[in-house]
Amino acid sequence: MEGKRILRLEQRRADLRFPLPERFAERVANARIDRLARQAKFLSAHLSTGEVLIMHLGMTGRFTISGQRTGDFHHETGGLTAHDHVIFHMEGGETVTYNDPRRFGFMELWPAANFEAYPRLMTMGPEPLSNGFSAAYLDTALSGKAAPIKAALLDQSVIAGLGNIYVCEALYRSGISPKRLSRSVPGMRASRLAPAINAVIAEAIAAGGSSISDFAGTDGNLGYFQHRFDVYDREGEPCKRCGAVVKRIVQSGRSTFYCSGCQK
DNA sequence: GCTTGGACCTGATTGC
DNA sequence: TGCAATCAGGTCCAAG
Repeated sequence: MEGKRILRLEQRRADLRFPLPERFAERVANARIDRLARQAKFLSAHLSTGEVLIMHLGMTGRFTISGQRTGDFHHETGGLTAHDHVIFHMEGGETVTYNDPRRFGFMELWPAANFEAYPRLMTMGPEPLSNGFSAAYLDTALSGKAAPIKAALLDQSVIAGLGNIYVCEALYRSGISPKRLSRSVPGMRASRLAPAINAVIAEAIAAGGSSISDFAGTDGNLGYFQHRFDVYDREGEPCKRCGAVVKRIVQSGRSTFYCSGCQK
């Protein structure tokens, strides 16, 4: 999409999680996408019109590219399905279709001149693979926090871009109990946790993501990282490290999988 | 100010 | 087989 114009936007419903932008199709028609970027779980398309199209996939959103060309990022599709909500008809003949059964995703238009003030990104913590993230950063961010470390790592203002799966996996790798209070993590534990977070994210990206039911890449292919989970969705199975049984608990309304034998 | 739990919505799975 | 209950990868907001 980068460098190309959106010839036409096809909007098939008024809202996703939030209402789609007013006069959405009109505002993006013929706009060139000057830059396509990602911050945390947010995608941003900087348009030649002076606006930024900000997009989030929620839990079940996906983009699929199809069209005239063939290659790694293209595949042929049949007709539109019930959950194809927004279709970008691009210069060059390709279409980029946003599909989202649960509609937890969203799209917003925001002035580029004021992009830094976009509220949903203003409070974001550092990216796991950025220079701003380190064990020393975790020491500062977690000290004094009363919430369980599992909840703190899901908090995007502490660290950006970690979801439920990768928090469970990173805590397992670093041998830290998800129930441990955040303020007891700084020090030795944080020095194990920071590299574990880096490794899980880097490996998941290399594996093409995690496909449990909905996720697929833009070529329609599934991710492979789900085959490498150590604890996530392995309730009742033996821990790969110590043999104890993997448990499932609910924290802040989300499933947590962990090994009670070797996560302390 | 921090933390938790409910809400948003649909589809797949599980249990009766 | 059919129905109801439960659960799911994220984020926001009200209430405690």
